[in-house]
Amino acid sequence: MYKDTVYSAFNLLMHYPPPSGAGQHPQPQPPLHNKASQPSHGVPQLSPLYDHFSSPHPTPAPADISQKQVHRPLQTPDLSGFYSLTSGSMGQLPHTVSWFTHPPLMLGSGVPGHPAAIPHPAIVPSSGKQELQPYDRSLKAQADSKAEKEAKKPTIKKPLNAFMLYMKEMRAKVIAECTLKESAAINQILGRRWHALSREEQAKYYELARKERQLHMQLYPGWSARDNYGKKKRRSREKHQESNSDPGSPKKCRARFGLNQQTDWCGPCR
DNA sequence: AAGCCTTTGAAGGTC
DNA sequence: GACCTTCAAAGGCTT
Repeated sequence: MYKDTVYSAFNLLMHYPPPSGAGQHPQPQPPLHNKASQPSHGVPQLSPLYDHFSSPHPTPAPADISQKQVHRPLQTPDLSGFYSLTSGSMGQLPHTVSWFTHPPLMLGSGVPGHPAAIPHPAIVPSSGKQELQPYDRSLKAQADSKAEKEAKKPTIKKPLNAFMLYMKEMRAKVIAECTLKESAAINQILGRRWHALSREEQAKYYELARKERQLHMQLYPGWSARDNYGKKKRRSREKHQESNSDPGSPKKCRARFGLNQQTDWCGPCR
């Protein structure tokens, strides 16, 4: 799927090279060791390798990069191939590689609704049912249209982290080797393989992820991961909230009850 | 049809 | 600073 859309971030970065150190956006700091994200299967987690990646020679960038975005919207009309691979091999790090294609920037949010458009709550027929007058219907249609536009707004996704980039590349291989299709099982295998990688091998993906984040920051300066919070409705969360014991995330749940969901692996899938 | 499962890492929030 | 939560991908499975 991801092979159909090959988006060259090389070209993109040629147009929008990363800013020099004192740019608008600070360089991402090496992430703290997060106990919460320790693997449940007891494999010691390698510390992130950003220390090795602090480039002493950052590529200079135009100061007006955000304005360039405004005047030169990205040329990626199709969002279906949001992420793409530039080549099948990760053996050699390309100078710049983009794993995600960038949806058109959302500029100008349209005409905002006027507060006066909200009918006074007191003006309600005694029946409790509000009969819409022609004027009200027009307002309702306007509101619907606005909501529709909101829904159609392309979501700016989070940039992929190192492991996600690794998964994207290796998934097909694991599927072929193990004749599995279920993503949950495949991801377990990929998680094991990820930990089996050497630091150097992982470093390639950490570096790619770092570039992805950098590019993402340049393309969407005001974007926050928080923007996408709540867009996925979760049943489990509601379940957990209903429960008094509040076991929390599935990870915590398993840890708490000592569950081991590792299945029996075939040889190549270890 | 929508959400879950499963993984790691990043980021935002709370205390 | 420690800890928690959410979301990135993916596709079969469940509700």
